[in-house]
Amino acid sequence: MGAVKGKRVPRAVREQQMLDAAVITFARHGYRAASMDGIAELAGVSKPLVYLYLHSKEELFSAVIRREAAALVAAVTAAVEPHAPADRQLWSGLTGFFAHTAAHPDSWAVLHQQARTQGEPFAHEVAAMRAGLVDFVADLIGAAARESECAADLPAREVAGLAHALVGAAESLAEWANVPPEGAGSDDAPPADPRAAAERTAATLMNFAWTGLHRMMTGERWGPGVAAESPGVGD
Amino acid sequence: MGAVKGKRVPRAVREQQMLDAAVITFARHGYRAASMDGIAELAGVSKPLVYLYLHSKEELFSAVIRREAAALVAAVTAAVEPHAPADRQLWSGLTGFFAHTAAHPDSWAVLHQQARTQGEPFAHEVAAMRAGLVDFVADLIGAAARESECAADLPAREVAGLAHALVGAAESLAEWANVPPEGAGSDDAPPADPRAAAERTAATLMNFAWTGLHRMMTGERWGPGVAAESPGVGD
Amino acid sequence: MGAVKGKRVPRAVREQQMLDAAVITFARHGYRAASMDGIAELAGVSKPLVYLYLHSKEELFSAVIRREAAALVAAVTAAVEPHAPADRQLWSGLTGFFAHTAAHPDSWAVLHQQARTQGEPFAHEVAAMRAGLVDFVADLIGAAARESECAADLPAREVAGLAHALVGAAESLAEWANVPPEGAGSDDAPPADPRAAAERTAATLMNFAWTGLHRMMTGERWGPGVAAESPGVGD
Amino acid sequence: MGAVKGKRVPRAVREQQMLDAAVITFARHGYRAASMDGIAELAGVSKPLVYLYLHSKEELFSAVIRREAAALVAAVTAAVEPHAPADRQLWSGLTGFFAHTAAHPDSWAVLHQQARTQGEPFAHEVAAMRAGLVDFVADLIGAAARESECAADLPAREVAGLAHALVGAAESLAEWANVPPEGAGSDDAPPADPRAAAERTAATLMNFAWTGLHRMMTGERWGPGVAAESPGVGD
DNA sequence: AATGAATGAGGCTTCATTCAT
DNA sequence: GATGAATGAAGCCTCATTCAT
Repeated sequence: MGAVKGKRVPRAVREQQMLDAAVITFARHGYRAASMDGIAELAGVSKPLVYLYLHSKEELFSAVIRREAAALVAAVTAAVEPHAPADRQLWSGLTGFFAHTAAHPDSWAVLHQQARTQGEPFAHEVAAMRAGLVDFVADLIGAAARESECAADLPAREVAGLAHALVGAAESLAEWANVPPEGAGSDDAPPADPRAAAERTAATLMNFAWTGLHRMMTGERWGPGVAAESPGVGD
Repeated sequence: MGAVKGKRVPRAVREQQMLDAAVITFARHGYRAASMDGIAELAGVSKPLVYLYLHSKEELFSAVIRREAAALVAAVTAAVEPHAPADRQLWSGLTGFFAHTAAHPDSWAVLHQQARTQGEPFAHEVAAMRAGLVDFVADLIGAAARESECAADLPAREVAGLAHALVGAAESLAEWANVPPEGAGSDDAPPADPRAAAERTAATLMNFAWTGLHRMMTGERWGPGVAAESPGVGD
Repeated sequence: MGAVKGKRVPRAVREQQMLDAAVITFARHGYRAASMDGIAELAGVSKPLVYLYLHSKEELFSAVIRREAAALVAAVTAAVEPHAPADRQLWSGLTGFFAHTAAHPDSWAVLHQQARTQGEPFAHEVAAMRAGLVDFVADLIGAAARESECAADLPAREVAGLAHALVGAAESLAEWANVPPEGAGSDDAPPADPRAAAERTAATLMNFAWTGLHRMMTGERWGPGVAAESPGVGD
Repeated sequence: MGAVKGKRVPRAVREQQMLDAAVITFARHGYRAASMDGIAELAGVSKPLVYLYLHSKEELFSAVIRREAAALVAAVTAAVEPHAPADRQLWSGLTGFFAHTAAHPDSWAVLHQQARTQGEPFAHEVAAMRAGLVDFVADLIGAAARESECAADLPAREVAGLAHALVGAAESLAEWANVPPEGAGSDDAPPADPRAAAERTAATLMNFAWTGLHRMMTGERWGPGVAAESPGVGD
């Protein structure tokens, strides 16, 4: 990793090096296919040291999940502007989310792809973090509904569904945004400004979802039969 | 599987039995953790027969992915109403999608969770199928834009982003919809009408996304700064 | 082992070969120090086959203990003369015991030395067998007491203690009898007649113990203080 | 152990602490399963210190064996009454033996169960100690024979066999006496007087063996065929 | 006098895969 | 068409042991 291979490193530092190596290895190979040998080698230490500090593959993976989940939540939390209107808060949080996932793709891959597909010890941990984000979004939707005059009556389960859809859309966009547009060569163009890219992706999602949410709050609904005379596409 | 253990079964049937067993096993344990022993046992045949017909674990997994991807695409394709307006087409396709994933959760788990997390031979195959769905959605968005009078100029990459967001939201909802609402007991309520549930989920997503898309096509945009005086939440 | 290294051997035969190899290896190295590699090699098979049939080191050791304990009990049981007087029955059983342990020293080492020193799954199994033998001896002592006219009243716990002492003495003699008398060269003398040796050892033990038992049944006791005027050695 | 974790302890004391910890650990887990980590932790010191003082696991085990063997021999030696008759000497030595093994069960377990089952460096050391005890017993038997008038002609090998049988019986009784009689609850009865228990066990053994020995010295023999008309049980 | 940091070696176990029938 | 018998390779984990301070 970054640090020199040198010896006699304090435990706290070594542990972080091991977790760094584990994030990369788990992200690229998956939990089962990743080997403790590979992780140790990438971390620049011997395998027994990994076991001395992290105890087992399972605990190592858990530690990785916890560290990366906490980092993601911290990034989103730090990005929201606390006193802005609800839509602006959502946008800034999404920007933090896209910026973090773009800056740490392996971390995101571990959380989103690997942890969720390995049975119960792990899926639960990342589900808890995700539930926190979904709740955060649901609260913002609720707040927006209250800010809006015509709020009325969004039932809780519908709000939850919307929040799930929005988070799912964000996750999908995060993956898509991390991939070069078309058939990009090895180093086609420098990533330009990652911050601006994150903001643009967040805006795309807000465009996609927010006005729809706003309509819903005013009581309008899309329906299969009413498409023709409603504010459907063809009007 | 269901068939009696009996012998002398024609090859085509045996292959389907093996693929059925493989879908279940891969879905529940993941590609690496699934064992050929387990699959053979679940299929009711001996391991050498699995190798005789499917050649290797890798080819078996590929065959599973291809069969299940084709089934999903077929379900969605069969569900769209060809001559309806674009929004109605999208809704009906989504309904087919949600109905199929709800009816075949293991199949969906293999495609969505397992295949995408196992390095290259497999991620590519499911990505191709997904790209097909995304293109289909993008085409509908484009069609809607053309149906709409004020269409103007949705740039291709923006359309692609929207399609990705919508597909991502659908995938997220598919997972969410397959889980009982809260703390459901063992056999709380019978699944009611699965078809109706799929239609409802599809409508939720249309509500969430479609009006936003419609706005975009008319040139309106959400923006971080304009929130206050725009059709933001608080107006 | 004895069998030709040849391949394609039926499972039952292979299992016995593996158990044979395991007896030797466990006897000479102990449970922990014995390696599954070594056992597999000695059995002339690959390690996975050992695991396929015996499942784990622990189960393998258990299987060894059960097989060898059953063989020992069978040898003793077959040796007793059912309708003889109690002392003669005991002598013939002891003869069977000494003959078996002399003929199968590794088997005896596994039971007596290794199984008893490895925590609970194993110690229990061999303790059960030993308890059976002790009970058998205790029954013979009881029978002898009943046969004797002056039997009176040997309390149960004392009988149990005597039986334990006798079995312990037999075990100790078994070990001792298997060792060449003094500094015997590699192949000093042919083992002579093993049957006769077992009978002689059994007679030694009977001499040592039986008359003492007889005295006890008549109510006589040795005591620390009465040594002088009792039938002690010095009279 | 008992000592406070404190630092700067003189070497001699530290070594005893380490040996104490090693006795316990080896007795409960066996030589191979005991880990130097566990011993060091139980001793309250770091592993390098154990190596500094005891050099290796092998030397540590040897040191344990030597210390515990010496302690057992010292206990037996101290217990014999030098100028008493041979039978009384034997009884008092046995009393010392049973008292020591009951008071230090881990020590006895290391000597009797563990050391003898770990190949050559160790089995030899404990065998030497045991040989000393056997010789001591053999000498007493010889002395008794000389004290007795009709001594005549006990051949050396027969004396050795008797001594072995007696020691084996004593060892077996030591194990048995350390176990609560039947299904004893957690704290059934306080151990009562351990000294008296040891004396009782010794008397049981003397009862069992001594009169037999006495008979032998007078030339009487038990034999398989003569059981009926001899001083057998049934007369 | 004492320890935190580190490792080479080896053991148990499992798996994908093939051969001979 | 189908299978019982068998294995090379590799992974997780632990341990006795040493070095630098």
